[in-house]
Amino acid sequence: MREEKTGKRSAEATKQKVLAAAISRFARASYEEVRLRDIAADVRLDVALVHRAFGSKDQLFAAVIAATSPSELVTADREALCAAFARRNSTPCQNEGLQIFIRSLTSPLARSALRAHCSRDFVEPLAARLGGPAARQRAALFVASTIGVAILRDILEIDPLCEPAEGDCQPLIEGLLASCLGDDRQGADVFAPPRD
Amino acid sequence: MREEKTGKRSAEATKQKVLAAAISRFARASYEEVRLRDIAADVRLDVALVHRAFGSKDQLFAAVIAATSPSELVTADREALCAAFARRNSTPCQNEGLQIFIRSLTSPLARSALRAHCSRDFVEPLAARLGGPAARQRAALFVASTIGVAILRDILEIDPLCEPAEGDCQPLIEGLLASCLGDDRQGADVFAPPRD
DNA sequence: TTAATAAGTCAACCACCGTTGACTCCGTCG
DNA sequence: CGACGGAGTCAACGGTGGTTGACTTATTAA
Repeated sequence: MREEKTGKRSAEATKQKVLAAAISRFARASYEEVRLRDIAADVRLDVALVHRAFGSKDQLFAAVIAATSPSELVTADREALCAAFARRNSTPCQNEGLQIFIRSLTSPLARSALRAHCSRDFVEPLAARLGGPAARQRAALFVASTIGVAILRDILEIDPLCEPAEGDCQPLIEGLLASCLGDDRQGADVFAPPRD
Repeated sequence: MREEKTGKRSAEATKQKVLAAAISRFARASYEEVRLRDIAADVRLDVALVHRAFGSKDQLFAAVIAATSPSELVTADREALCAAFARRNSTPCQNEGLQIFIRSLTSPLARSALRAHCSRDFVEPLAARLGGPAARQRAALFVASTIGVAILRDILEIDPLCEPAEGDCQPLIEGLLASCLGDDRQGADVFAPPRD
């Protein structure tokens, strides 16, 4: 076994560089927009090398998805969760995963990977943490709201969610997300199980 | 002037047929997925004719956007608004516009048209109807939630929002949307102005 | 009836981009 | 030192799909 040796001409190192470049690209453009040639150029390599490292564009994208799984979702507590999602451009890795997610939503090639990703890595773990009745529904609504807000704010850049001037909308967003989770501390316990 | 005469070989009639076919296609697939050749085949015409009728794919898409403007948004009352958005596959025209919207979110060619559409036809009219403080923010959040739910349910088809079995999630969705609008009848008046 | 205009058709062009295969060069092993 | 294997390079292939132009056909005006 002669692995991690050379330093130069290491397949593994190249693969990592390509992956990093791919993550950056996919976070800023859609699946179709991202060209393998651009990714290769980012790391001063040839397209064919990208291909040999990951097999195909699909498989590279799958690797990107796998590498940007939102670990915060299953570890952070509820307030941190809301705050992280609501804050714009916060927690780069987390947001990068979200950006990749929404930017490739409509790509047929990426859709199946995203469906599995969304369900397995977003909704289900969150539902498990939430517990209570309709946990999966509430988790799904949380994710849905998160994605919706991110789309209007980061993709379409709709004014009311971008301008910090006209009243800070952070509290509104946090309240919205909290209402999905059933957090009564926000006074928006719409979905929380009725407690006596 | 010899307009609207022939019945056969009418440019206007052809344009309408093409537009209808395009709307149907764009509602079911993304901008890139939709091929002009398919649209032409739907109405038994040649691709070149589609091109001559609308100039380019971009312009055809713009016409589609313009033709599917959600008139309900500015006419219906609040409950109808929530119900319409929450109901799956309801109000075909309305939902068709929403489908077109989300299916082409990530297309660079469609993005500017969609940004204007979202702001001018969705958020601003709704904000005008809502009134009160942070009306535009609340309107934007309503639209964001709507889009998020539609994406998870209609595009990704995430289980918890699709299965009718595991507890009907209609009330949850309606509650979520109502909370954006600041409807205190839902007991979720998070965003409503504090009243004394 | 015939000429002219516009609708409709056919076929090709062109750019783009993922993909592939042959080739070169570096580093290690025998 | 020489040979082998894998990293890196180059150029081309092939399909797709928007776009274009020349041609054909039908409708209407003269």
